[in-house]
Amino acid sequence: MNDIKIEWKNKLEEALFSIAELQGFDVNREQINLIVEKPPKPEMGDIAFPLFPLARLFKKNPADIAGYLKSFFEDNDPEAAAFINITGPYINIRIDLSDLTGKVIDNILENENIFGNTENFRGQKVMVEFSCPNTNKPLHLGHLRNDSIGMSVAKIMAANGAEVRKVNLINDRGVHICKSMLAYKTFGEGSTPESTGIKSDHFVGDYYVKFNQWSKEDPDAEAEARTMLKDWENGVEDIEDLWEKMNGWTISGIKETYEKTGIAFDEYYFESKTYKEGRGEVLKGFESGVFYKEDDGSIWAELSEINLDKKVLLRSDGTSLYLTQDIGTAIARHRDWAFKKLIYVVGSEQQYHFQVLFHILKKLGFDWADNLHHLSYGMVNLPDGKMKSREGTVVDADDLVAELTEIAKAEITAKDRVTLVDNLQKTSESVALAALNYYLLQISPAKDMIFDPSESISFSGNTGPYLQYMGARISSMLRKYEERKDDFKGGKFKPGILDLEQEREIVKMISTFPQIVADAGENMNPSVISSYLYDLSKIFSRYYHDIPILQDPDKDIVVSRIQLVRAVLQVLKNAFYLVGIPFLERM
RNA sequence: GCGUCCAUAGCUCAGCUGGAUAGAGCAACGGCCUUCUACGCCGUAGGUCACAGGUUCGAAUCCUGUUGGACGUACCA
Repeated sequence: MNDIKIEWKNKLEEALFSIAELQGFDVNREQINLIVEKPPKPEMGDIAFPLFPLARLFKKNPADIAGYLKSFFEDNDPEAAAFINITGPYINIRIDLSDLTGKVIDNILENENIFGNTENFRGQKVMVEFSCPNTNKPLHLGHLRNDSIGMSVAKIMAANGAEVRKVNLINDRGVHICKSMLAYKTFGEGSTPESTGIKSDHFVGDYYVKFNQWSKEDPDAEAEARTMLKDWENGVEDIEDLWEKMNGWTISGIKETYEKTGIAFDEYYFESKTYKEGRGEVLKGFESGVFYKEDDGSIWAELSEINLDKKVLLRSDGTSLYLTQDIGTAIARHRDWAFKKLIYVVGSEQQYHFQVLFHILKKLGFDWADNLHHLSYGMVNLPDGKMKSREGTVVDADDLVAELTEIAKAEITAKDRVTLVDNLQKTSESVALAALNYYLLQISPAKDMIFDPSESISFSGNTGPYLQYMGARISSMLRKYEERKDDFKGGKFKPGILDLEQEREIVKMISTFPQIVADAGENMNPSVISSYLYDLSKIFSRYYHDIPILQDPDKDIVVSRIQLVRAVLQVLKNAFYLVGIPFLERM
């Protein structure tokens, strides 16, 4: 498709140049550069070239130029002229798709699940950091958005040829961790997740909420938490033990949630092990004069050159900060695995942090600092305001998935498809995941989103389950085709007969999938894939509805359409994978 | 104050590297199941693309300003 566009672009430009010469205009070949567009309606053609920019060059109105061009082709290349349609100032080309149709379908069916992959980031090491939960509470909807984006971006980069490493930095130290520990110590009375039957991360999270209730009534609570932090850092043994235990509970609970939502990492880092990193680098930077020291001994970075305030890197007592750690971990990671690009999937509230981090790494002389990228995404809000885990007004990840699963179950049961799907629980979970991931990835990462628990995630219309449903209907059709295979014996795949307007649209659409993958990769934006999926399903749904494929008396037509349908299914599957929609044969 | 991001239909969102009448879904209303899965398909209605300038043959899209909102901003993570 792309080749054909360029071919036509050149052909038209050459013709325009000849016309200019004939008419005695002083025009260079280089000045003639057409813009390639897509006509707004398929029946107008497949490729459009607006002629407005040439108006000045030719001192003619664009519609007249179009007229010249048409007659030029009629005189010199009547074969080509047959493809040209003039609509006012536009030249529209309706291409012969029969050649493309065969090639595209063969290409898709041969390459199967690697169709769409590109070489754009071939061999490049790309590290993606995402999720990064605290170990004082379970995951909530905000994490789910982070996880969806991170997972999808990692897959998209890999599909573009990159060697990807997904990393998770567990935030397992700090006062907030002490808060749930302290509340447990005070109110827990030795209960455990096992003894109470509560999922282990929720068990810990409940004490975090409890702490915040407690600290509202008792102002000493906060001070006690700080004391605990100090004791912990000084290695007081029973605190260490308590931390080991509770931290383990949270992490195993969170890992269960990852498992359920299809999230996985190549490597876990733990802040409790990395928090000292960076100190040495900062001191080195101070010695070489990149940073400076205040009278109280704290070390600072001057940032006025990028129009920001100065920033502290080591406290006056010599301890490190969040930023210091991040400097250290970035350097350590590059040393261990020399990435070409490091993508941090982190909320937009940390925009400033990353701006500073990247700048400081550059100042320290690391040339790879130019390839660090903060993939910032907006907050998830509820209709009545923000989610606050301290107050317990969050949409819990496990609860949400469970609720969606129940809705899916009810739906399948109501539609009388329980026997069809053979595993009700598993199928329902897949539908829930599709709904969730598609919902989260449809929205451009940069935007804040409002989540209305009662109506945000629906299963009909522009949703994940709609896409899955399309896949299931296609699968069903293909099963029927196999069952009745003898009826179609002797039918031949003839791409040329797939010339319905709808078929032309579908072929064009599936042929562009690699460009979509490339686009999503360049912009690190999964929503490119989700919109594509919806567009493709929408076109195909209509085709499916209008054309009863297996009913056609002509065997060649049936066989050819089935090939097209197979190709569409393959593209759907490949795109599903990139945005975390499980493919279902039956639903 | 400064910095970053955002503003499109009643609601939730696409479209933004400039091009032909601004698109979906939900909600509302009306059609379509003896035919490959109706979680579907078709149609009706719904818009000052926040506002004002500018650039351009052409602006939702680029630039400037204004308004409104979110987030951040010197020893939390």
